[in-house]
Amino acid sequence: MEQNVIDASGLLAISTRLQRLSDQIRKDGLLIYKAFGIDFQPKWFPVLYTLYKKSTMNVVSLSDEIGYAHPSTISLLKELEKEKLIRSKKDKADTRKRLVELTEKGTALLSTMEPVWDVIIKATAEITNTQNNLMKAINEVEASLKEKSFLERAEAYINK
Amino acid sequence: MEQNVIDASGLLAISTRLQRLSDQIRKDGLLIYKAFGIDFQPKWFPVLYTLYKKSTMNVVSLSDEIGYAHPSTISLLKELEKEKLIRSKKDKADTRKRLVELTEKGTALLSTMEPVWDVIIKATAEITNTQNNLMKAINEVEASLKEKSFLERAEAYINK
DNA sequence: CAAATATATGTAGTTAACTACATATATTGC
DNA sequence: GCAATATATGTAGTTAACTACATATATTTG
Repeated sequence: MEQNVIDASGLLAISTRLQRLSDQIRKDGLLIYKAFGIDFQPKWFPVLYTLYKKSTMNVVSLSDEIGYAHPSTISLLKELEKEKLIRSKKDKADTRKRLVELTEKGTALLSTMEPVWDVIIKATAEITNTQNNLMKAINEVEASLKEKSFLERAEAYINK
Repeated sequence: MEQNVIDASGLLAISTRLQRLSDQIRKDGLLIYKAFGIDFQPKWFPVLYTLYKKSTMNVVSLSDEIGYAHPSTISLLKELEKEKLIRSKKDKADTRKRLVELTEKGTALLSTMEPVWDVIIKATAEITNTQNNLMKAINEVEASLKEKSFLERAEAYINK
């Protein structure tokens, strides 16, 4: 979206540009893994990474952790199970729960990915450590939204 | 996504948080229009706003302007045509082109929306003018990506 | 000036998220 | 301790973007 749109409709414009930036970064991430000869689907990453760190989780906790609705997680888990990267078992203490974990194949994949993360972190830092640091800016905006929502702020202007 | 995920996988984490922030902002935008008694679908905004500013455009230029693939634009245009908010005619100079414009109803809708933009801009400024200004950060990151891509930067670390 | 290429629009099918609903098990509180 | 409520998982269907392909018209080039 071009400059004049941004000016007059800041809200949507920010949203659109954030989205685009996010897409760009995601695509580049995939390319980096490819450059290392690691072929995997980026959409798997949040689940795999979380299981790598936490060993075992049930579906809802995993969904909360990665920030997806649980049906999305379930469908990712189905794929990952087909790929034999994860497996699941019943929680004996609470039989409603399905505990998910990486298989040996899954752990092995994540081990080959681990060295790439350092490169990614460095390149990310390089790009985002500009005068107005993007990560900090996001943190600050999230904090200011938590303090007082967009709608509340807008309403303050309306009632004037 | 939580802190430990962010630390180790900065790239995806930023992407996810940008996406979430973007969603949040979009949803709030809808609520503000609702507070003004204007009922419309936010996904229509980019097309309507662009046509409001530029009067008449063909499908591909419009798509480029709003940053969507053209089939997405076409499907939005279909909806908007059904709502009688836009109409289209053939370009006489180049009959391949379909020129799209707002109807009177469309122009009227955008006129009622215009006063809201000011409120949105002010509230957006309030939220994003923190120590690390989000808009400026986005601009800077976009500029630094343009100068040297993520992949190139990452490759510099790989070849060491 | 006709053949090859490029551009504009449109259709079909895919994808990856979502919400709403259904069911099973656990927990809470009268 | 059982009825009501809450939680965990799963399924079905929707949505809004996408890519790949098809066709029509314009433009370029040998």
